[in-house]
Amino acid sequence: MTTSVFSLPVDPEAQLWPLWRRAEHSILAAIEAGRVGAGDQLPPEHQLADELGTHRHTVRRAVETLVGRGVLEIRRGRGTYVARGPISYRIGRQSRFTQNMAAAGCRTGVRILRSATVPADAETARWLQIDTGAPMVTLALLRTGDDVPIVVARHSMPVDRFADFAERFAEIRSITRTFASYNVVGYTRKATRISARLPTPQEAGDLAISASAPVLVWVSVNVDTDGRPINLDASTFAASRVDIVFDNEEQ
Amino acid sequence: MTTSVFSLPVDPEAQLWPLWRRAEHSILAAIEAGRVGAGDQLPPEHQLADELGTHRHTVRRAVETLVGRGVLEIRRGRGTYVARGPISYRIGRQSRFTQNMAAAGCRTGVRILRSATVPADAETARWLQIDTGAPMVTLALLRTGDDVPIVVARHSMPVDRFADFAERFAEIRSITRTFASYNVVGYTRKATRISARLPTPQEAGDLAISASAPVLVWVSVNVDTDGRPINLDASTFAASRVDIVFDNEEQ
DNA sequence: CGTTATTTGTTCGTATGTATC
DNA sequence: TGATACATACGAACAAATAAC
Repeated sequence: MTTSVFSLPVDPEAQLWPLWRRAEHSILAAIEAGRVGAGDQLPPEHQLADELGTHRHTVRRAVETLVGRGVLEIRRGRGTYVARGPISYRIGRQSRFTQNMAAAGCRTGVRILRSATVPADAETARWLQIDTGAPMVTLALLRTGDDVPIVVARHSMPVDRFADFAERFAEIRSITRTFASYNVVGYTRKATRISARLPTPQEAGDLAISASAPVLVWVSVNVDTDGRPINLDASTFAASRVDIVFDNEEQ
Repeated sequence: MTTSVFSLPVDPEAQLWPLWRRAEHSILAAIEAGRVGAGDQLPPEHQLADELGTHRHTVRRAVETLVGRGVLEIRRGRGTYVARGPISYRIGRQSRFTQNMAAAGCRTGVRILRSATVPADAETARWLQIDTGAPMVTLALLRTGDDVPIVVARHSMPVDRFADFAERFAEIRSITRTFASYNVVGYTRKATRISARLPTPQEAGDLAISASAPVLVWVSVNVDTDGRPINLDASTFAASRVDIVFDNEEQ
C-alpha cells in the first residue's frame, strides 16, 4: 500500500469549504509536513488532479492562490515549484536598495525600463511642490537581485532642477550618486505611503509575476537638506520576493 | 445608434493580450472615463459577457483581477460595484488605530475574535525576548470602520507580566488603556515588518474579502519605556480598504 | 535547427449550488 | 417563493512556453 503525498481532508468539518480550498489545504499540508521541500517541483496539474480526485481547474485555482500567498511558484512550460522564502529588505531613514540587497548576499542589477519628460498630474505636483502640468523627468527602473526582478521604481523629479537626470543616471547607475552630481547630498525620506494590490498587466510583465501574485506599493517623497522635495519614488515590489523591515532604532 | 458602455479594444496591439486582460481593460476604461462612477453597480456577468462578446468565465476572470486591484467590489447575490477609495491610515511612532479612523471620519468598532494562552514559537519568543515554549496571552481582534472590517490584529504578550490581559481588554476595550492598567504607559514601536499576500481562508472570512483580494501584513514589536518588549502585534489589513502612511516628520 | 513531448495558460461549454431581495 | 446574481465544479479543446532529442 502506498501513502499518497497529496490527499483531500476527510473530516466532516472540512466539507464546509469549497473543493478548491480543500485542495489548497492538501498541498499546503504536504509542504508543511515536509513531504515536498523548498525548491521541489510539484506533480503536473493533471496528475495532481488525479491524486486529489478532482478536476484540473480545481487544482489550478488552489495553486493560483498558493502562488499569491507566496507558497508556490509557477514557471510556464516547466512546472510548479515550492517557493523559497522572501528576502528581508531593511529600511532606515536613508538606506537604499543596493546596500540592502548586498546585506542579503544578493548580486544586484538595474535596468532602465522607460524614461520620459511628462507634465505633472495634480497629486504628484502637490507632493513635489511644483505646479500641476509643470514638466517632470520620469525614470522607471527595474531592480533585480540575483537576476530575479524585485522592484519597479518610478522616479519623478522637477525638470527645472534635474533636466538631464535620466542621461546622467544611465551613465552613473546610482540614484544617490546621480543626485550627488547635482550637489544634492544626504537627502531623506519624508512621507511614505504603503499599499498592496494585484499588479497591473504592465507591472506583472515587468516583474515577471503571475496576475494573482500581489505587489507591495511604496510611494515616498525625498527632500534635500533644505527640506525641498527633490523626488517622488513610486516603487512596486513583487510581494512574494521581499519583506520590508522598518527599524525605528536605526533611523 | 447606441454607444455601448463596455467594449473590447480593437487596435491590433491589444490582440497580444489574452481576452480576459482586454475585458479587464475595457471595464477599467469605462470607469476611468466616468461612464460608470464610484459606487455604481456593473451589469450582471452574463450581460457584461454579451456586451463584450465573450464568455461569462472570461468576464469573471477580469472582474476578479479588478477586485484584487481595489477597483471593483463584489457582493454575492447582489452584484458587482465600483469600489470607493481606501481610507488613509496614518502611522507615527505612537499613533493607534482609533485615532486614525476618527481622523478619517469613521465610526470604529472592535470585536474579540479569539483569545487563548499558547506556548511561544521560536520566532515570536525571540521578538518578545522570552523562552521558546513560554506561555503567551494571545488576542485576535477585528477592527471595523463604519462596520466594514479593516484589520485583524493578533496581539501576543508574555503571560508572566500580562496574565489576564484578554479579560481586562474585554472590559476596557482599548489596547493602550489595558496596558495602562498594568502601569505600562507610553510604549513605542520598535521594529516593523511589512509584507503583502493573498489571504488565508480564515483571514478572508474574518475580513469578508474575496480570496483574490490581497492583505497587507504588518508585524511590529512594542517596547515599554525601559525598552522591554511587551507585545508583538501581527495585523492583517484588507489592502483594498486602507493605505498606510508613515509620516517621518510627525514621529 | 526543426520536431516532439511535456506542462502551464486560455477559452468556451454546461450544470448546479447559494446568497439576496 | 420565485427571480436574480454570484460561486463552484467538471468537461473539452487548443494555444504557448519549455526542454529534450
